Amino acid sequence: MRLAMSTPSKSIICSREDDYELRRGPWSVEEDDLLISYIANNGEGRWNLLAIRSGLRRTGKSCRLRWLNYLKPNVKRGNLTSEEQLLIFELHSKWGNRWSKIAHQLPGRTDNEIKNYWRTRIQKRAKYLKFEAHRKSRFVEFVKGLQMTRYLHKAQESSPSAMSIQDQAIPLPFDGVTIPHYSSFGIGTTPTTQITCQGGLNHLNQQDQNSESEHNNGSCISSSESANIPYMSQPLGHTTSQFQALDNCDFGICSYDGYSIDNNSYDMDALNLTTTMVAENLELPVFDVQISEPYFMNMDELWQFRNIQR
DNA sequence: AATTTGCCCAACCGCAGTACG
DNA sequence: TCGTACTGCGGTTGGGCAAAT
Repeated sequence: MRLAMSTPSKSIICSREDDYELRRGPWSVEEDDLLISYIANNGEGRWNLLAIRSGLRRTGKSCRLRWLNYLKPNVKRGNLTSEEQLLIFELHSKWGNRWSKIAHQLPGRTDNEIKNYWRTRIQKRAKYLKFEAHRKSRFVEFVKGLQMTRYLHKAQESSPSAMSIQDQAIPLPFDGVTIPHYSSFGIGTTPTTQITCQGGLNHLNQQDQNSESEHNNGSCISSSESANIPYMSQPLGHTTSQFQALDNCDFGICSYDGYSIDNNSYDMDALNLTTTMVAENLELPVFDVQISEPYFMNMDELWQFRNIQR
């Protein structure tokens, strides 16, 4: 039997009690043809019934998956366009791992394809981005500091009653680091809050307690993902034009990228990647946007932080 | 040239929600 | 109302393949 995909030569046959052998593994061309012709004559749906009546020795589930992800006429094959990639990125920052929901915004693309794309390209890219500490640019530091500031600010806003956070400690893997906290997300503002890491603990010295509280948008960090957050080593007061360029760029993801609106997902991979993409858009050297792992706070720690805020 | 490593992606699995008798 | 079947979703696995060693 010819195989439809590039070729795992073996397929698994599962025997059932009634002597009905259920096939698993890669689909053959014959099976594809059978499924296509059956659906052409009878339509989609009732997958279990379809599996039985079509003569395919597959589960209904398997038939459905094969049809939706591969055989359906409008399924697009091939690489994702840059527009699609950006859209995926943006939607993921909004919705998190809602692959099906995201896929609905990309005609012809399947949730499986998008999921695979995200896992292989985006996560790995974000994970392995590295920062050359001696070559970092002010721009990148600014962007990353801004992201951190936004995150902390949002966390603060999301839990106004818990804003005695100066009493709460967040373990960080590095000591003696001070992160300026800007009182607004505007341009060129001066730091009003500092997050100082001492003795492995991160204390928020809250000076600006007057910010208005907003409803909790559900910031959260997926504890299962391996993204990290960078620190900002110094105040960056002369980055106005760069930031304007950042906000004026065409990526909707720039201004509040990575911050989940509705599904409890703050995606730090997205944060890192966004920075990369922005820098690329501005034609900055790639090495300038790479991140140093030793300065990372991992996702478990961020998760802990998020829970503290709640 | 042979072996190892890592990437990519189709397919599978488990679970939750929904429909239906 | 309950139980069962069906459907859809997100996570995971495993094999092919190309690049690296």
